[in-house]
Amino acid sequence: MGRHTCCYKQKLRKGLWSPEEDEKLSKHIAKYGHGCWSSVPKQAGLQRCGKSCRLRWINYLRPDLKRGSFSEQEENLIIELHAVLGNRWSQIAARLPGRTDNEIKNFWNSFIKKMLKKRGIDPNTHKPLAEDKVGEAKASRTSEGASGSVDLRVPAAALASLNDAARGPASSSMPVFDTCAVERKASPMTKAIFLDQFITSQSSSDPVSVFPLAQLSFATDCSSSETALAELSACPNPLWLSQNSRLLEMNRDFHCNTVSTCLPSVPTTILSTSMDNSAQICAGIDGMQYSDAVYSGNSSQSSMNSTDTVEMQNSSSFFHNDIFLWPESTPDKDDQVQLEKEPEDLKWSQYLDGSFPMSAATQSQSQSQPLHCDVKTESPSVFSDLVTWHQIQQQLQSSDIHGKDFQMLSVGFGQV
DNA sequence: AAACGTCACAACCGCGTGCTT
DNA sequence: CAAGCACGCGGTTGTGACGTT
Repeated sequence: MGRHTCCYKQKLRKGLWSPEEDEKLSKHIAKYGHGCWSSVPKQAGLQRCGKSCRLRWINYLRPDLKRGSFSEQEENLIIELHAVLGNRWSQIAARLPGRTDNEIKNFWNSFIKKMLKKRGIDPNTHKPLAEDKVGEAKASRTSEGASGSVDLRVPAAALASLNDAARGPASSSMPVFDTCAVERKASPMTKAIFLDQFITSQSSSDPVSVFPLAQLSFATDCSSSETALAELSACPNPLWLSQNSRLLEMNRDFHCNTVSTCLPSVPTTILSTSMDNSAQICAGIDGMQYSDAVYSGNSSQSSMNSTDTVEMQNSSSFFHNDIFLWPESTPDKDDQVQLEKEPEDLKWSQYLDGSFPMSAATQSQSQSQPLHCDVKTESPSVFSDLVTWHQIQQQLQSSDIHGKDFQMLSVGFGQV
């Protein structure tokens, strides 16, 4: 299933496009639009498959394409976005007007090769080219962080780009992403990561400020984690995430050798805060700081089952797995129905572009405004009464974060 | 000048997913 | 509900330009 029919067809031209073919395709699309790509080659008089026509148009003929090499700004942005998004080239390309995913992908591949070679790493084997190079690389890494950790901070430019995309012009004063410092307490042998404090704010009326909701700190082993574990034990619903993203039940699955992230039960007032605040979940991996999801909500009502557990996701997952979608806060039957109707795997781009679909109720409430409008402080928000722990739990458990969405966290654990 | 290697870029391929029937 | 179709995405390959030996 899914195989493009044209893939089976013979006698179609392949390889480089001639200027004549380009002209035919350009004229046809300029006149009629592409419509159904499979019908384009026939209508345009081309001996190509629709897929090939689409690629040619998107990657080369589109009039809004930028030509030429990447600017330094673009290069930096790509690098930084790649740190956030991984190999999601289309998502990265969406942040670079006039650039295609293919172009960026090619650039990255060549860039990565250069970088690896520059650092004495064989781009094919990913092993050091020579021992002396290894020493250099180690020294380089050590110099990057006080404790030899890998710098996983989400660069400011990437954050700015994501912020811009998420907030839009209408609410430019509302920070959507931010970093939070993570106190490093652990050796590289960190086995448990836990939340050691929550800082909540219900009173801030400053829409600009982002207050940290949680701060992760680390323990090197069980014995040194006593304080943390004591805190965890005080939490009714400690939540653990194994390195492979498997949901762990604290009392059953936790082992000191499991690199886990703990998210103690969160007071519902944290999960649903007033729209004048933006709540931020900060999570740090191995002493690094990186940005995590930010969401906003209203604290007027919420509930949480004491037995609920939730996977703590990496920032992208937590951000783009529907947290913004829940229109109601009370997990009653109606909400169940509502939740079931909601799309579950919305794409990054939809969030970043503020174009993700909302429920009918939400849409009516927000008058179909995009995300950046929704987070405006002066308007009734889509996030009002939006989030409950129960809903988070349902959504997250129903979401598949075992794949690419887990990439950032995996990176955080250091080339898992 | 020819052979070879490297690089950048264009294009292809296979797969996943959503929509339609 | 299953099958087929179309599209989009990411990985891979092909190709031409350029540099080096």
